[in-house]
Amino acid sequence: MEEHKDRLIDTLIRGRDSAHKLQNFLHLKLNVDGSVLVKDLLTEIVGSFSGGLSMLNSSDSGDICWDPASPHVGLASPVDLSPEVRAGKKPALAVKERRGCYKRRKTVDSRVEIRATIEDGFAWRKYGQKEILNSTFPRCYYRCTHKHFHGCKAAKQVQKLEDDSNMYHITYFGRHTCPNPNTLAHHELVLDFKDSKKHNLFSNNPSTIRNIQSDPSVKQEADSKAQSTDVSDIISSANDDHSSQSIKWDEVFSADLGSFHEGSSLLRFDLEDSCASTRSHDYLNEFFNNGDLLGDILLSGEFS
DNA sequence: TCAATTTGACCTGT
DNA sequence: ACAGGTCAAATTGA
Repeated sequence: MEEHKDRLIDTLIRGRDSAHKLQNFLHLKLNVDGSVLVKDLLTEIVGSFSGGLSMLNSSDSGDICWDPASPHVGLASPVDLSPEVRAGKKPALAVKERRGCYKRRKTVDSRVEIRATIEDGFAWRKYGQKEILNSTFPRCYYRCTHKHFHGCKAAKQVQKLEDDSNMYHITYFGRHTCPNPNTLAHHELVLDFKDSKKHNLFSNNPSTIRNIQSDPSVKQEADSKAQSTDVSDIISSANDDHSSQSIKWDEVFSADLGSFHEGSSLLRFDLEDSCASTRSHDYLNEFFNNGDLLGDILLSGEFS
């Protein structure tokens, strides 16, 4: 049953992420032709997956309940507010009513790790700290920063170990249903071009790229062959121009890559932001899914 | 100004 | 009744 649920969650995550990618891919075109309906539809699809995942995660306790962190849930409606509350006072009972009830998470679907650092690549928001009986160090409570945006139910508890090892006992609950920041934060792309031909696949990609570097040996080779419109020129001008160290994908990919190298060459892109990284990833995915070009470019980096 | 953290109160499970 | 998990107002910091 638990395995069944895991597979269902994985399937939902894949579906949602695919919808996200489609949404990102269509973003530019939507702006161009104003296909708002498609955009709304995609937003709804992504929302449906996220909502489903949230319900699945919250159903660990046996019932699908409301999200206690939701800004409006659990609050008395304006009509229900007492005069004291409306006046800004805080009567003792109002607090009780406002907080309502919440379910404690169960230890099922939890995993324990002993680590030297509490950093794990995800963005956590601390929501509580508690002194624990017979423990020197307090226990800290964290939930995913993207809880509200993505309905991510992941949470963790961190407590420093009693011994002098400076290690932390970390208990994780639930799983992240938000996009993995490890992927988003990976701002560097390394492209290995092999027998690349001139193409304009990325001509619509709006991502900007900074600090582009090429493999030194290849750059030298490229310099000797460089033509006025090839990639090395674009890279050089981007790196030389300190006032605007960014170029566009289309500038790179519409250049004559063939003159840049023969055999193999490397391009390293330090992307300006995680958003650009995500979009680049999406476009490169499309690139690799194109059978004609498959194998032309070897991509390295943390992309799934 | 806004987001993150702190911290005391509230709430639940045992 | 108590320990510990969660909430949310107050505080802090960028």
